[in-house]
Amino acid sequence: MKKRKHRMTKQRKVILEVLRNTRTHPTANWIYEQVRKEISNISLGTVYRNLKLLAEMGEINILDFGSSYSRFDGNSKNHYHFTCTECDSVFDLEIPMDQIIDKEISNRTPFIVESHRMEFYGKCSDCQNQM
Amino acid sequence: MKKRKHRMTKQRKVILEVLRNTRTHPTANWIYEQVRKEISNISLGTVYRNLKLLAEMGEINILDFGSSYSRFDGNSKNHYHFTCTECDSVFDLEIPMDQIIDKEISNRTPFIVESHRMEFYGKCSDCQNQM
DNA sequence: CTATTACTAGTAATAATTATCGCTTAGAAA
DNA sequence: TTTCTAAGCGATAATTATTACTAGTAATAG
Repeated sequence: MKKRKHRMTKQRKVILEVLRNTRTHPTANWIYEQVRKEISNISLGTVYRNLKLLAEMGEINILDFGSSYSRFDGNSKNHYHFTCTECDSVFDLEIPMDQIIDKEISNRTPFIVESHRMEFYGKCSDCQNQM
Repeated sequence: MKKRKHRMTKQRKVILEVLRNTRTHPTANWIYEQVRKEISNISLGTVYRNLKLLAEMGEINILDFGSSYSRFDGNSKNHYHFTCTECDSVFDLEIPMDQIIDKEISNRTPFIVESHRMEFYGKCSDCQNQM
């Protein structure tokens, strides 16, 4: 809803360039080190700020678990989860794990897949009603 | 490979009980608060230590992204990832996103699913060769 | 060119998690 | 039961990824 003007600063441009020119999925610190080769006095805070902005702009993706702290699950057998993007609640899903897909990926790639995790995101019942 | 003797202390028992008796997926701090009702002087460090141990013992699951820092991806369109459990490298997978599954989950649950993420885990080529 | 305000570098603050340490205790063996 | 010892404990300090703050800088509209 808020319209925000974005400037294309040298810092932002170089950060995006670094990220576009690698096929790895680097950490903020790695990006910082690379960008320093171009802009030696850039600040790590600037890197974080721009990564966040670029993600909001839809230019890049941040791979984390969303929230900053771990969640613990008393159910030790593998199962899928649904996370509400509104209230951050996590629910178990009753649908069965797809075991076959691991083998399929193993066959189609040079990787040996041992397991997978699937996380669904959306709105839970409570948050749907409050809209 | 290392055989470790595990004792069933009161602290560990209560932590596991708390976690087994909830269907939420609590944070370490929430668990700490609950356990304090039983053992008022328990330390938060004890909670963390036991959660980690219980996970190693296969009693519970930790829901996080594995590593402690975020990874950033210059590719903004959704796709699946493979993470090597040996060297922590993250690779893009070329298999197409399954869009249909979101609707299926929406139909079968009270949730509105807007997106999902699937993460595969195993051994990458390099790490397979080093064994 | 000038005014506005997003942005930056540098640094301090925050917060989740882990490490340390001296004391305690679960559990095996005597 | 008593003894023994390493696993575990509480308290606290340390670590570390990330965010907040601030005074100065610079991108862009007019």
